[in-house]
Order: sequence, then structure tokens, then C-alpha cells
Amino acid sequence: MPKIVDHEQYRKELLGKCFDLFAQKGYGSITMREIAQNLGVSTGTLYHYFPSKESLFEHLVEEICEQDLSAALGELGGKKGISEAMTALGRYLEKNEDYFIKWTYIWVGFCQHQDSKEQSNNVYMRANQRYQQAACDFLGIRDRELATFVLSFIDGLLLGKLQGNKMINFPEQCALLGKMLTAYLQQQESEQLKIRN
Amino acid sequence: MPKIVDHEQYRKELLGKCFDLFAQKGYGSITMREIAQNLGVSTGTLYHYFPSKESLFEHLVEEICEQDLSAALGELGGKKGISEAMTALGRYLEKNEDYFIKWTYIWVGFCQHQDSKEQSNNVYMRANQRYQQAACDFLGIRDRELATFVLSFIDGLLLGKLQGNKMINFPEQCALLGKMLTAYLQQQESEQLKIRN
Amino acid sequence: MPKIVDHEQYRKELLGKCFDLFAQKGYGSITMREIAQNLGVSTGTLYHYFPSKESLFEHLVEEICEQDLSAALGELGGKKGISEAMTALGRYLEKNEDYFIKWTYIWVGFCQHQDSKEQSNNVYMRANQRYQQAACDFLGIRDRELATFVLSFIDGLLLGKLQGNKMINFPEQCALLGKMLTAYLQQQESEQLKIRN
Amino acid sequence: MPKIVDHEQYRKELLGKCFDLFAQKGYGSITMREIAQNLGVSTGTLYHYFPSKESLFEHLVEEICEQDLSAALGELGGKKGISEAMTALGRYLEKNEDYFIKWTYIWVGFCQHQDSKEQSNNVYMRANQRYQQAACDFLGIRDRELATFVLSFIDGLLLGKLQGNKMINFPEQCALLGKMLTAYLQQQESEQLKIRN
DNA sequence: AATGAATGAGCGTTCATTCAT
DNA sequence: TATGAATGAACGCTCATTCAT
Repeated sequence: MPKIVDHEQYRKELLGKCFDLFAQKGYGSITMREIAQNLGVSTGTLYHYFPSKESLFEHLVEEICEQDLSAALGELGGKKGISEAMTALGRYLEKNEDYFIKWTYIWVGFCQHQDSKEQSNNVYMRANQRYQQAACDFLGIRDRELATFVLSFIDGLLLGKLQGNKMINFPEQCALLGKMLTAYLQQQESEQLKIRN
Repeated sequence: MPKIVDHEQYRKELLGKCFDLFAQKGYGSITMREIAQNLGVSTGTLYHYFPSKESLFEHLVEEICEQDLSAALGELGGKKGISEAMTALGRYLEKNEDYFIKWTYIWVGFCQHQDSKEQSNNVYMRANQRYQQAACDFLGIRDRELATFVLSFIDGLLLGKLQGNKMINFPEQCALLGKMLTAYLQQQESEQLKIRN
Repeated sequence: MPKIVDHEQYRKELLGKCFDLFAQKGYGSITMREIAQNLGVSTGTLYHYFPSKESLFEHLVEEICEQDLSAALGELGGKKGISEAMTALGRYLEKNEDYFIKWTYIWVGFCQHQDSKEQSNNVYMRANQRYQQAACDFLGIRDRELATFVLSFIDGLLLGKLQGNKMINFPEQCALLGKMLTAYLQQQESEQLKIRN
Repeated sequence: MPKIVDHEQYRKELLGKCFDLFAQKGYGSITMREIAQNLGVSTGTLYHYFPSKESLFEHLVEEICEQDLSAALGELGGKKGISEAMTALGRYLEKNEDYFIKWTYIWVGFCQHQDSKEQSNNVYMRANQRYQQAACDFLGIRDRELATFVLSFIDGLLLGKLQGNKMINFPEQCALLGKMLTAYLQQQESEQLKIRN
């Protein structure tokens, strides 16, 4: 069934091009006409591939949820120590700042949209768990709480940047996180040694 | 003699009641009719107090920008150590979770809206600086970078909660932050001692 | 009953100030707020003196219908020959061009307004008759048809000016009318003489 | 393939049907809903063909500006003497009285509308010149002033009719104009002869 | 008498969506 | 499959009008 493959692939292509638009304007402020125009298709075509604006938006979020992580892991995977990992993370965030900020816009818009439908969507549940696992792997830790801490901090940096806070410097802040993690883990270790002795 | 109304005060009253609406739906998805209905006034009245939807939104953001910090400082001020401060912060966040999540929605929506107008708004510049100062005071530190770190982390926690991440536990995470800060600061101190000797 | 006198007089004062507004914007495009603002009163006051926008407009037309002619007659009355009369008329039109154009705007707007209510208003019937009588007196003629001719021509000049036709020159055109009238009347006379003889 | 529609032609069709509406109510008093309803389309469709009410109005004026003169010339052209021409003109005006009155309403409304935008529109400049040329051709004269005279008079007749002046009789008045023109031209001629001798 | 806050129907316009082609 | 003309409900906003003061 080659036709379905084409159909599916074209959908993904369209979704990819939507990303910026939804990020810049938000679900409620963008129009199907604008989207169609930017994608270079007619509104009819848009509706041929997606039954509604809402559906389009939801597909967009799902699509980028799936892509996002694998790209990051590919680039960041295989670091040895926390310090090295944090340096890499800082650079990575800095390089992809624009993308992540857009990502955050879409993400928040999506949550708002889901909330207003009073649907407990598990799209982000699943995404969050994958992120947490990835964080554990990346840092070589097993403490879920700590992974949550790190992820929250990164989210916070992105939120800050999104808000135009120019004082945030990704490498700097990641380095700081690295130092704090190291200091904290060392302390934990030495405390555990004391207890055992 | 017209009906006696304190124009300014009534404006603020209306703004206060708008908060939830903008948080739940977002700027682009809420309508002036909905707002008017929820405030118990006519659309005409709404436009009597605000020249446009945009203006209403902007006034809302400014209004709550001014309020929320003073409230937080009032409740959190006067803590002695980092550990104690973090316990208080954790409780405070937990208690006001709803409010802060809404705040975050509005904040992000506002940034998106301002970005799309390509206006570098200094409302959040100012707000950010005030937050940073407050963070320094609260933690008894002087390092701006560290203050940014803490604020970002808190933002990140809120963003996580907003996204429905139920693994985030404010007191727990704040306690963790407290420990990390303490460990980090102790290490810094001992390193400085070494250097001096 | 001095109060009623005041009331009536204030009404007329307000009406006088409305003239320009209705002329410039037209009945359908001007708002009661604008009018009130321009008159320096509140909308409430406006409604205290006139029960509705429509009524205000109708009173305005009636009011200026009554004024108009007496002013003109005062200034133009007592000319001897057609030629002299036409020179005076040309100057008079030129001097009051603005006023007459506004007058025409209001007049046309009023007719349109009345037509759409399908009311055969006799306000302008009466006015027209007065104009015709005045024209006869002014020119020293008795022929109603000829008076209609002259009045129509003047109306046409005003309409032309209103349309921005800068080729229209009131004194010139009036002089031309004078010559034509003279030529015509002379011919008529000589023809009548022939017939009698 | 979309529905096959000749965009330009359909626009003109819609414009043609608008004529009466704008004439009867005036620009400021007619609504887009009314127009759409009368044209038998939806408001959306109206806006598909015209970007705004203002644009619709302006296109209407331009459209009928182009049409009406050619129609008149077609029917009136090729008359020999002034007297004959005037008889034809009188009949023509009488026959198309309704149309011309509506035309006048629209014309005046358009001028008012343009004035209020403080734009010196050259639509009527051009139209006026064409009318003048047509008048010269029609009457076999070269004197521009005289052409202006005739056109103004016709405008005035229309204005009079528009105002409900039932005393105006087009053929009668045109005949009168014919006589006056003839008398005037004869006199001019004889005067010139005298001067030469 | 005079004010201007309040109303809600209605304005010009836009929107997501449909459907004939 | 793809188009864009068509729809009409709903948008942001304005209006004539009312009425408590």
C-alpha cells in the first residue's frame, strides 16, 4: 500500500512546516488560511489531510514529541562525567535555543488547550517519563527525584529565555548545575560512608 | 451627576476577575463576550474601561506583575537559613500551585503575544530583575548567577506542574534544592579556604 | 414662561452647531457621541433636548430651512436689473460657497433619509415654493417655469462645486445666466410684439 | 479544481445589484448584511469579492461612472440642432429619471465620503471632464463655459427632482434651455457681426 | 438640568469548515 | 487529489439610547 505511505509522509511534512507558525502565534491566534498559505497549499488540501484545526494541532504535538528526544540523545549520548555532560548540554541548549523556545510555546499552548477541554491527556505523561529516563541515562544516576530536578531546571532556563531574560546563559548555568550536582553527590556519598562505618 | 464610580478601582476589580479566564483559555482563544459574561457586565461596559482586548490583556499582566511579588515577600520574608527558606518556599509553592500555574500560562501567552508584535516589552525585564533581587534577599546570597539558577528551577517546577507532571513534589524538590545549594556553598567555601592557605 | 424660551433657544443653539457635522459626515456616519462632544455637552444632555438622532436631524433641517432664505434676501434684495442682480448673486454664492455646499449635503441626505422612510415630507415642498417666490421677486419676473429654471441652475452649480468641479466659477456662470436670460426675454418680447402687430 | 467563476465578471454583477441599495440608504446607513441579503449571497462571499465596504462603494462608483456616459451618448448622439437635441435630452431625462436620481444620491454620498477622508479623489475630476466634452459634442459648441452651464443646469434639475420638486418637468425645462441657448447664441453672433463691421 | 456609566443589538469583518468542480 | 468559492456563526468593537445619580 504505497499510497498510504505517501499520504502519511505528506502529513508529516505538513506538520513539520506548521511548527513555527503555532509557536509564533499560538493555537487560538493562527488561522487555517494562514497555515495553508505558509505551507503553500489550499485550505481544502489542509482539510484533506487533517479533519480540523484541533486535530492538526494535536498531531503536531504528537509528532514533535516523538522526534525531539531521539535527536537530542544522538547528539548528547556517550558522555563520561557529569561535568562533561553538562558542558555538552549547555552547548546543545545554546545551539538549539530557538527551537526549544518554540517547543515550549507549543507545549504550553497545548496544555492550555487540553485543560480547557478538561481532558487528562497522557501525551505528556508519556513524554515526561521518556525524558526522565533519558536524563537518568545521560547523567548516570538512578535517583528519579534528581532527574526531575535536572529536567525542571532545564525547563526553567528555557522559560526564562522565552521570557526574554537575557541574563540566562546556558553554558554558564549548566556548568553551575554540574558543580552543584557534583558537590551534592559527593556529600551524599561521604554521608553514606559515615553511616556504614 | 453621573453614577458614582471610582473608575480606576473598578478597572482593577475587573482585571482581577479576568485572571482565571486568560489563564484557562489564552489570549487568542478567549472572547470579549465570554469575559464580559464572566465578569457580569456587558461588552459595552468592558469597552468603557478598556479600549481593546489587547489593552485589557496588557493591563492584566501589569497589574498582576505588581501584586504577586509583594504577596510572596510578605509571606516568605525573614527566614534564617537556606534549609528553612527552602522548606517555606516548598510549602508556599504547593499552597499556591494553582495560582502560579495560571500565572505561568498568562506569562507565556503574553510573551507570545508580544513577540508576534515584535515589540521588546520591558514589562518582564523589570519583573525579572525584581525577582532576582528578591531571590538574593531571600537566600542571603549575592551571586546573581545563583539567583538566576534558583529562579529558573522554580519556573521549571511550575512548568512541569503545568504540564501535568505529577512526579513533581514542591516541598521535596525544594528540599533537594536546599541540600544542593548548601553542599555547593560549603564546597565553594572550603575551596576558597584552600586557596588562601 | 421664561424657562420654555430658554429651552427653545438652547435647542436652536445646539442645532446651529450641528450643521457642520451632519454636512461633513452625513446622517448615517455621524454618531451621537461625536455630536455631543463637538457641542461640548454630554450625550445625556443631547437626549434631554432631542428625543432621538432622527429627531435631531429633522429639527436641524427645519431650522436651517427657515433661516436660510431671509439671510439671502436681506443681502440680495433691491437690485434693479437682471444683470445687476446676477452679479450680486454670483458674488453671494462665491462668498458663501462653503455654507451652500454643506447645505446641499444636508439637504440631499435628508431627502434620502425621508425617502427610505417612504414619507412624502412636505418640508421641502414648502421650502421650494418659498424659493420660487423669492426668485420671481428677485428677478422681477412672473414666469414660474423661468424661476424653476434659475433655481435649478443655481442648485446645479452648487452640486458641481460639491463634486469638486473647479471649472465652475460662480460670478462667471451667473453672468452667463444673466446674458441668457436677457437675450431670451428680449426675444420673447420682440416675438410678442410681432404677434400683436 | 475549484468552482469555476469568472471573478472579475461576478464582481461587476454584484456591483450592478448594489446600485439601488447605496442610492436608497446611503453609504453610512446601509449594512453589509443588507447588501449581501439583497444580492442573494452571504457576507463571506461579499468579502471574498471586495475587501471592505469602502472598497465596494468605491468600485461601485467607478463602475457606473464608466457605464452611464456611453449609454447616454449611444441614445442621444447624432442630433442636428440645439432645439432637437434639447427635446431628445428632455425625453431622455424623463425616461431615466429614477436612474439619474439614484445616481445623484450615490454621487453626493461618494463626495461626502471622500471629503471626510480628506482625499482629493480624481474619479470625479475625470468624469466631469468627460461630461463636459460630451456636452460640447452634443450641442455642437466649443465654449467650455457654456458646456458647464448646461451640465450644471441638468444637475440642478436632477437635484430638484430628487428633492421632490414636482414642478420640474424635464421636457419643458429642456425646451426652455434650448430656447435660451438659441437666443443667446443668436445674440452673440449678431454682436460679433456688429463688431466686425 | 446635566452627567456619563451601562446596555445589548448590531456593525464591519473574519473564521473554520464544506463542497462543487 | 486538490482547489478556492461559498457559508454563516461568531469575532472585536461601536452605537443609539437609558437611567441612576
